[in-house]
Amino acid sequence: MTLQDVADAARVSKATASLALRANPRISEPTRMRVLEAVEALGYVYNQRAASLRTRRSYTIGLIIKDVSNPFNAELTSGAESQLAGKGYSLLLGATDDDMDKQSRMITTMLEGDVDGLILSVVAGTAMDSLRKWSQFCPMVLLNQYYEELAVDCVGMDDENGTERAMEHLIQQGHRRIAFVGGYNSALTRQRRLGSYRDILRQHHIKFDPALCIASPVTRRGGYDAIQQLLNMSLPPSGAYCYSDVIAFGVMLGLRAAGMEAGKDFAVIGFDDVPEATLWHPSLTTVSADPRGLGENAAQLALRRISAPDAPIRRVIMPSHLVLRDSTAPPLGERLN
Amino acid sequence: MTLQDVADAARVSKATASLALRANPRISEPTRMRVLEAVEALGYVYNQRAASLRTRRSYTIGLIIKDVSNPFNAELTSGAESQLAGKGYSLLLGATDDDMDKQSRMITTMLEGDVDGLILSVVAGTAMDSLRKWSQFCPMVLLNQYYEELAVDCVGMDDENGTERAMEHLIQQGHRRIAFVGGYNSALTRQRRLGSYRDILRQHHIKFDPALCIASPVTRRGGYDAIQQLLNMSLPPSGAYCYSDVIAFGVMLGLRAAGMEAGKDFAVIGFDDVPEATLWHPSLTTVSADPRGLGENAAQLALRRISAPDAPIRRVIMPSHLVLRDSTAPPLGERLN
DNA sequence: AGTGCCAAGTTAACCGATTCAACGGTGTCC
DNA sequence: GGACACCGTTGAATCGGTTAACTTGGCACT
Repeated sequence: MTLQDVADAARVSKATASLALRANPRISEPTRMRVLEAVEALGYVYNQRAASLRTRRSYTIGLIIKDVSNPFNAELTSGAESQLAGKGYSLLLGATDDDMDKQSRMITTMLEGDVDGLILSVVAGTAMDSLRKWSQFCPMVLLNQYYEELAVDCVGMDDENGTERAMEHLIQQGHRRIAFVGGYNSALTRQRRLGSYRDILRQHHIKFDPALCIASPVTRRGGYDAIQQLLNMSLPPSGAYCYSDVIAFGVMLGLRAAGMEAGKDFAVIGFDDVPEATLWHPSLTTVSADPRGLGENAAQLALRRISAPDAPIRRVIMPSHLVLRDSTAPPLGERLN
Repeated sequence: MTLQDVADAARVSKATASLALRANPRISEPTRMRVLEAVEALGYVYNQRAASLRTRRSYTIGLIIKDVSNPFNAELTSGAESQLAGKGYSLLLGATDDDMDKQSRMITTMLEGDVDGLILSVVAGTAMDSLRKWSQFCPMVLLNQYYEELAVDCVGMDDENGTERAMEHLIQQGHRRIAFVGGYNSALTRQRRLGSYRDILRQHHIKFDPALCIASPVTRRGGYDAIQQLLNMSLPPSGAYCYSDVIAFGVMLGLRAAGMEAGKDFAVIGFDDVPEATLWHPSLTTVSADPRGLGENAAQLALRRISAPDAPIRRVIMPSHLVLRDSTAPPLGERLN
């Protein structure tokens, strides 16, 4: 079934059929109806790929994240998808598992698939040159990553402000030994948060203790294992600022496995504010970063650059703020006073 | 940059360049090298879409699920993706949010995008005619759904056996009032599990109480709300068989919010065995259904049908078994004896 | 020398849409 | 009545690859 068949059935030319389908005003209403009826009768399915050859528009955007199972990414994906679907675009999804080779292969596949744009959560340690190269082939939006030297749009969250709010809260509650849990330091995002973490400690004249910084995979399991390690220290922390909600959930589970309870025996703060955060018991105090909004913004930036390739570079920083819930409390010692 | 440019640079014809890129033995090694060098020098990117016009292969498979944020689906997606990527296919992902219109639009988009196959987790209440129509346009694999009248491959889990194991376990522990929590009954999967649930009750001469069956969205929130409702009954249940792990997590959170603890004051069993299930405290007793394997199988079935359109229909039922962990315990009254 | 064959490459049609220049027909205006 | 604008439609080129069929030169064998 091709457009030619439809045209034949409607007794018009292929060109007319094409214009009719796209409601071009130059085609008269009766003719258009004939074409539409033929489409219906034949069960014709439009071939977007064939069209894209000519129009140079594939109406497909690639989204490359590290891990589908992190609810943060699930939300982000869902946000991007909803924006794109509304504009007639579809999403080609890829997960890299934070593996550089996989990322390379995936991007190549997507470029070959002729995506109109690429939204990319860069795997840590990716060479700037690779990014520059890829960004030449199609509009690219970077997630949570920002390179001064690279002229691409990006959208991220306000790591500094979020970290500041979270740490101030813990310190105000009286915590002095505060762990920084989760993520790998090759991620720029983590470097920024860790940097702010150290800044705040310094401002409050608290000595930075590297033993309190635990790197881990960004999974519940990662947080679970990290807190075990922390609790086994001779001088364990009384609270933890976690790299992400997923980590925080793991920490809370780990605490419980050790017979402790977040918000009672230990303070836990996350980052992201995924929907699940309100549901936990205790509910999770966390830095709200609106993952959905992040996805929406990324999609919009991509669409904007597709329609206006020469628009000025935009770097969107989503505001972040602390959402106080029940997983934080003053340290035990403090409360005994 | 097109293949023509590459051919010009390598001083061969377009055809030769095409063949060389695909390592056709009719092209001599020196010539092939010239072409490869030209590709490198020009930064040529292969255009899969253009090729697919002729080859009638897009090397793209559509996966349509209801909800990205359910870890079951995340695992399933990841399983499918890994199978496909290995064979040079990429995944076009869509989420329907269990909305029929969205499902329709999404499938249309995918068919227009000329996917080679479709893996579909059908939205409840979808008309058989629609499915039949869609399945005419490209190979289709149904997830957890099975229609006698429809000649399509499908892959599901053994709902009956899983339910049986779970219920037998609860009954053996002494539970008599066992809730069935979560999901909407329009889903075939739920109907099957609910059917088995009733069968087992009957076999054990336990009266079926419809008030103990709570329908809900398949989210943590769904389980959370449902258990509240159950605990407020005049004669509340002592245990719950949950439609999925996500529901079970919600139930456990709801229990805790009510000052109760799964595995102590209440028995909870889930279905799926997502990675998170081992991590919870108490860890979740659940019917293991290998979501990754489900995704892998679905992808394999799709690929198989693409390469052998006339192969006999296959309906794969993944075995399920009960994984005993800590969220189940005899009812309180029982233990007092 | 003539024949057959092979290896290596080229030509041109083709996939299914879009798009632009051109076309015939009709109505308008001077 | 002829020039002109306008309208709806169409033929043909085009997008970037693939592939069947054909060409060409070289070598071997008789």
